[in-house]
Formats: sequence, C-alpha cells, structure tokens
Amino acid sequence: MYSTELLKGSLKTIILKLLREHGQMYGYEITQRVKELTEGDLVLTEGALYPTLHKLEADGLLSTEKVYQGKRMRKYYALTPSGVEATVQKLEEFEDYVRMMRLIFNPKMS
Amino acid sequence: MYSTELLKGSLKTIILKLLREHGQMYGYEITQRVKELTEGDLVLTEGALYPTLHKLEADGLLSTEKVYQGKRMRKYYALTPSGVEATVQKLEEFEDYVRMMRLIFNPKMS
DNA sequence: TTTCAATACCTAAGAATTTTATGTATCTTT
DNA sequence: AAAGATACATAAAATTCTTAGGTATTGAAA
Repeated sequence: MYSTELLKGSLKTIILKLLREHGQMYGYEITQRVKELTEGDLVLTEGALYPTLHKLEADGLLSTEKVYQGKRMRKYYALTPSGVEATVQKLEEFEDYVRMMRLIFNPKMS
Repeated sequence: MYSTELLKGSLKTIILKLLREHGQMYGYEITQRVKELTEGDLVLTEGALYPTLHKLEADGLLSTEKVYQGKRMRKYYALTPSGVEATVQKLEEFEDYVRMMRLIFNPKMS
C-alpha cells in the first residue's frame, strides 16, 4: 500500500484525467480503474473520492447522470466544457510541479 | 506564483534534501534557497516552514544549534542519523509517487 | 439457502498539513 | 529616520485526507 502523504492534492487531477480518457465513469469504477492501473499500489478511499466528486460537480466541472441496473444505482460522471479546460490545466500543473521538484532535488540539471 | 495544491506533503522532503546538500541551514536560508532554485516559482511560507522544522526536530530527524551574529539569532538545523535515513526514504517515495502518477496519466507506458 | 464478498452509494468526526494573519526584533540601505 | 530585508515564532481558519461508520443490491460459495 502506498504512503499517501505526497498524494494530497492529486486526487482531483486523477479523477479528471480518467474521465477524459473514458468519457464517463461512476465512482466505484474509478476506484477499480486506479487500482488496476497502479497494480494495487493506490487504492482510493471512498471517504476521499465521493466528497471530491461532489465538489467537482458543485464547481461545474462534472455533470452527472443516474443509471439503474435493475435496482442498483450508478451515478455516472462526465466532464463539462469547464471540466475539460480544468483537466488540461491540472495536468500542466502536475508537470510543473514535478519539474519544480526536480529543480530542488537535482540542481545540476538546470 | 505556484498553485501549491499539489505541493502538500512535499515540504518535509524538500527540507530534508536541502539539508543533506548543505550540511546545515537555518530557516530563512531555506526559504531563500528554494526561491533561488525554483526562480521564484516556489516561496515557502513561514507559517508552514517553522512548524514543520519543529516537528522534524521533535521526531528526531533534525538537530539544532543556535548561533548569534551580534544580537541576531539563527537556528541552524542539521540532519541526525535518523534524518539521513528519512531523507533517502522520502526521496524514494517521491520517485514512486511520480512513477505511479505516470501509470495513471500515461497508461501506454506500462 | 444462507451467508459472505463484491458492488455501489453516502456522511461525519478527527487528523494532518497548509494558508493567512499576526507578533517581535535586528540589521542594512536609502 | 524610515523602509525593507533578515530572522524567529504562533494561532485561527481552510483544505484535504483517513478512519469509521451507514445503507442497500447482486452474485457466488458453502
């Protein structure tokens, strides 16, 4: 299991990026996809995931659609136009962050 | 100025790494060195820096020495043996984190 | 057939870390 | 003499996450 200290602040970026790839996903699906991609190293907790999804929706970056498979409900999330923009920006921020950390960690590379 | 959302959890790693390079540094010096290395992109706030230094000291990773230049006090921090170990570990964690994020962001590279 | 695991949603208290806002004081430059 | 840089520090609030619950459906194993 991964020590998540560094992970703080990355959750939104992960969600946005996955939604851009897949078009639309529901919460549980996101946790499973992340587990798969990282080979079990990263397991999103529901206590972090759902409030973040709700916040992204409240901020207008995601839209939702409830779909029923029999009696079981799935809440599908998709990027809004603002969400697409935010995704680009967040991914850039991540690259900037890594670049900046490398400036501190590998000062010779500048 | 940098959007520090992603930076959460990186502060300890930055401090430890700088101390490993420089042998010993005082708080204000750390803020200046980070500003230099990142060309002003990252400015550590004192409200984050000092409590973190105190915590690292309380955890036995840093030792301190007060030095006076006239009446002005400087509190120099240096890595303890535990601190050296922790630095190695934190730097590895950072690389693991970046690798893991790339697994999510660039799924083809696996 | 019943019970367990997986699927699927959710909230709330607490912990950890950071920002923002102060406070104090010394030294240097204008 | 005043302003800005140096140098320490703390505390309230904000943010984000973990931990710990809660509800309910579906499928598989015992």
